[in-house]
Amino acid sequence: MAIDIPALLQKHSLKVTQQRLALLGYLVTHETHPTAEMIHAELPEISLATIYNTLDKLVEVGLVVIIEGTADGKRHYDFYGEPHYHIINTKTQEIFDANNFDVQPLLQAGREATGLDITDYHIELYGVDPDDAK
Amino acid sequence: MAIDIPALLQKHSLKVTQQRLALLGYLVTHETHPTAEMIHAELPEISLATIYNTLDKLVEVGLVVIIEGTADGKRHYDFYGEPHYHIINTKTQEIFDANNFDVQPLLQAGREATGLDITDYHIELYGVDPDDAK
DNA sequence: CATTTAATTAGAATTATTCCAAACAACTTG
DNA sequence: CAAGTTGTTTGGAATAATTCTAATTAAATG
Repeated sequence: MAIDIPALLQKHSLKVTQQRLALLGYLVTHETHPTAEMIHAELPEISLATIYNTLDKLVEVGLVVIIEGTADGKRHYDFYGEPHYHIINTKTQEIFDANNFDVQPLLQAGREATGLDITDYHIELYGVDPDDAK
Repeated sequence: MAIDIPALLQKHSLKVTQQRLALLGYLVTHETHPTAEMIHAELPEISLATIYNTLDKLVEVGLVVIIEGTADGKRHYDFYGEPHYHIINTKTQEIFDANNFDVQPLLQAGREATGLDITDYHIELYGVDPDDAK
């Protein structure tokens, strides 16, 4: 069953526009973790300003997450259908998604350390292929 | 026992310069998580170019970590004397350090998910004061 | 279908960060 | 410890990712 993009937008009180359908649809169907510029290259009919505006909105409602800390210094974006974290190959710059970890203990630790209600988290792991000649 | 800054630099094969002593000394002794600009305001005798150069070097050798994902969109820097993670109050933008969490299971999960040797990690939790009127 | 409200757009503006090439300072070696 | 080598510092210019602006257009509502 494919993801219902219009429903996703409506669920978050976002108007269903051609641009949002195209952009969110693109993120949903691609495993890449593109920058705004990369999305614009794939969807040139959407202006770059709208790419940024739309990404901001999608991040705001939690449908998309920003990945920072990549070697290129740019923001990368990722559809956030299910909670997950990121693993970056620092040699190839590939970004992988993973969800094989229960974050609850971490969130609990954060709460205990600060007394804050933890509302969100970003986890990036950095690694290299062990087979790469050193 | 105070931290021996020259030894820290030497341990990582970095020349011990006045600028590095001042900058690393500043980070070691302050709980703030400043941007390059903020450091420059505190240490105006060091040029901004050198602030950036030095921070880059310190990050490279692992003495300092970059905190990304703050609301101001700028990079914040933190002395990385002991492994820790960050918790950001999204209302006040305060950044807290915490180390009350064993990251080994997470690193192991990352390895299992990708086959990569995990060499580093960044964890940021985001939260709000539960007492804040909603 | 008329109205309201919000989204889109091109292009200008901003600004954090990087780059540059010259001057200088730290370490090394004899 | 003098001279040399190497790496560091610097002011300022350059870059480029992102944000802003004000005018146009499209989506939702009833």
